[in-house]
Amino acid sequence: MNVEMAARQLEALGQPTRLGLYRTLVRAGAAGLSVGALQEWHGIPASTLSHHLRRLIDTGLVTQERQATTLICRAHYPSMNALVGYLVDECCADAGCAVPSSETAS
Amino acid sequence: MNVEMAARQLEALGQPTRLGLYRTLVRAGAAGLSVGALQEWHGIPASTLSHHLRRLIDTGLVTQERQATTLICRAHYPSMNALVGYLVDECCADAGCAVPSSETAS
DNA sequence: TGACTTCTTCGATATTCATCGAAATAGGCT
DNA sequence: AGCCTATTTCGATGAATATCGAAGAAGTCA
Repeated sequence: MNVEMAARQLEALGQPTRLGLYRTLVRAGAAGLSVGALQEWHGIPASTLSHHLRRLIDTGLVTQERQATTLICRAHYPSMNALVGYLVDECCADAGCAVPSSETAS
Repeated sequence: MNVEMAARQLEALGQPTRLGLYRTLVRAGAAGLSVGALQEWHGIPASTLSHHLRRLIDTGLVTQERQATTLICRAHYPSMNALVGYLVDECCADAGCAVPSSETAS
């Protein structure tokens, strides 16, 4: 995980619609959700949805699997874990960021 | 922390220049860095830097403190912790995402 | 094959973003 | 006051983004 990749994933999640989609997929769990189900759930046009899903898939945050004519989408947890790990790592790298919630009493 | 705020912070970090700036500030630790130091370190025009810093400050990820004529910037760890907490929370909310630290052993 | 379902790609448009130099502001020193 | 340093705001421009309907693939089933 480098800065470029992390930025791409953060940007992908940094959009209310996409973050909402990802949230829905996470809550759907291992079963995942079809594109159509996501569309119905969020009430957005299919083309817009497809555009956003593409972004999430390109960054590895979401995976797709075909089941007959429907495409099942699933949140890809390892990617999210790597991203969170990167953020935490950066946050606690050199700084003594034990975060005792008492240091930054501004 | 709601979806809107999380998306705003993620979007702020989802830009290579800004993520790099934040990274630098995190590594600077509690001492922080002046805007001028950041400018010299990253080699970007002052106006561009100011624009990006504004974004980070507006989302609460970075704080500024005046010291004479210079402005000291510091990473605001609680904000990052809240953001990471939100992501982890969403990830582990309903899904059985226990993530026993054996899946992505970085 | 032909029809049907599901999803993506194709334009097209309005909005936002990143970038920069020049000018303006904030604060302090002599 | 006058000057100097440090930083922001202004104005402008090119690029990227979000959005949508219509048309095009991909796949399945009768």
